[in-house]
Amino acid sequence: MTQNQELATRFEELAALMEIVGANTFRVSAIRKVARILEDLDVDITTIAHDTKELKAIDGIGDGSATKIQQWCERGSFDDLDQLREDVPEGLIDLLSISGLGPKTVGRLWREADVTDRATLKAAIDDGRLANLPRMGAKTIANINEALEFAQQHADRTPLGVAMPLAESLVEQLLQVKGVSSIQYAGSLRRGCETIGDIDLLAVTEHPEALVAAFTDEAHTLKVLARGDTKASIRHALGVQVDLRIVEADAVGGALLYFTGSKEHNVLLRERARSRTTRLNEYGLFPDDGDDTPPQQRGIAPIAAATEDEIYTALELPFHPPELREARDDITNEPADDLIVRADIGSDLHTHTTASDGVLSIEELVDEARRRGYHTLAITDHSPSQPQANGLSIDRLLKHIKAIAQVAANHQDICVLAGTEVDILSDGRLDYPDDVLSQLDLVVASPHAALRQDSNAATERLVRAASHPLVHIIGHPTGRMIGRRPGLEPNMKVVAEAAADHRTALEINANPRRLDLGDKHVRIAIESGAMIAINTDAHTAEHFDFLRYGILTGRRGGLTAPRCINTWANDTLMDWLKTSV
DNA sequence: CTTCTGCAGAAGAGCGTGTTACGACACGC
Repeated sequence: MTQNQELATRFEELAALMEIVGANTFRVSAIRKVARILEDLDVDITTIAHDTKELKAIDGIGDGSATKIQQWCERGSFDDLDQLREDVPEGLIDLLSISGLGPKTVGRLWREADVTDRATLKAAIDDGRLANLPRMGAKTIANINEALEFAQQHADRTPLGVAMPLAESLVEQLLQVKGVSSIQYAGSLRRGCETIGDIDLLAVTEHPEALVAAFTDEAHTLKVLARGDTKASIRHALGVQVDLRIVEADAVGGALLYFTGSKEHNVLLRERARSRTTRLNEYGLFPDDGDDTPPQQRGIAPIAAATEDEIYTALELPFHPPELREARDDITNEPADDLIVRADIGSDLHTHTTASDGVLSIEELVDEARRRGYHTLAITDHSPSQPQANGLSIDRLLKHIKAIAQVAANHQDICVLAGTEVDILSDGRLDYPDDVLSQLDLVVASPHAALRQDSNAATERLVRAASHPLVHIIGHPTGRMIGRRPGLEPNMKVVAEAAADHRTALEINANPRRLDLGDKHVRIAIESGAMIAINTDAHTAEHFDFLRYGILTGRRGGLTAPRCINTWANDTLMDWLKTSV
């Protein structure tokens, strides 16, 4: 973990502990805000911590947080955190992640029933201690018990690659229900986050009862959590919670905006609304007449509600695509208007055949690429250091180049490039000699082993590879696997600057288990002037469809079409391949 | 805890749903 992330985690921990002991909610959210700032900060916090003025110049960091940051940099912890860690059992923080348990309840369970972690919670349920507490009825206890069991069996977040196909199939099924005129997913899924907490579906229908019934009866429903007139929630067999909200057609924009989030973006929008004597809620933007009763309940007509665009316009803000609603920039900043879209992509430059560990032949890969309308496809099998992936020896590679050339000769409508995914060894050297690499049209260089080396070594390793004159693309630069391993933690700014200097592209590997570069790295890479590639690393035909995840990640990082080499026409691409330095 | 307006003190997003006890509270987004 980088220093900034490490410290951000400490601030998150502090916020959770403060909540449990019942601190003022605004103090808690101020601490959470600092955690977010630290995560997004593009300079190493330890390098500026000594300068109190510079720290406090960051919006959201004041006296209190500056002191905490400085203490942490000096001794790896800070007073307020130490004190709360002493007072509060650490297992309680974990309980907050269990659905239905919030800070108030967890605090009570601890003070009134000696609950300190999952095990003691389970014991307190089983021996009936919980039932003795006020406001702990049979239903509440049963819900906690089920949520606890569910949490033991499932990860608390679902990978994008699982959630999106599931959401799409639910949308398709529910569209068949009589009376449904529209249904779409919102939430972190629509924003293209790499993992999803739960799936939010937003529907317009003439028969809400029928839709709620169809939704809660869905064959893969494990449990119905809520079932109202306008809202229902289920736990799906795949381990995800799915929420359905039914809204009026003329308020879809307000609802979509609200349920898409992020929460922080919503707060900014609502603050903006308030500063203009209006109020924004999930029913739209309303005039603020000082009456506390929600305006839609008093028959007040909204200023804007039907579309998101209308609401942004009424707030005199630029439209923000869902992927850019993370509150990372000033909300009045105009997002790029040429943010990359799927239709921009004309090539896939990282794919595998049966020669290494893919399941398709060269010809079959070409068919898949043609079907998607690509003008260029690069075949990039593994190098010898990946014996488990059947990496190609030099001899096999040379023969493979000829085989690729033969297939290429049979296709006039697509340019098929002979390439490699050559291993970046732990010291930054490559797994093939230069005289072999120089015979290839395209070289993707990727780290596969030694993914736990320290940050400095990782930076040097990637800089060396990015600076190699024969390397065109650094494939999945960190080697991370989401939810499984963190991968390399290089100083991405330094790597990206080297890549920019040598006109080497950094890949967004679109495999949803990787998404590597991740959105934050994409942003750093772009700010450093590096070019980006979006490749699927396809090993099967279905993998070509991973492209969408790569696009979402690119958009979250602010990637515009011209910056992405896969949007270039074939001749531009070929010029670049030949003149890389 | 931080920011902002005015230098000390206020303000900080807003709502539906479920549970429990019939108005209040906690939760989650």
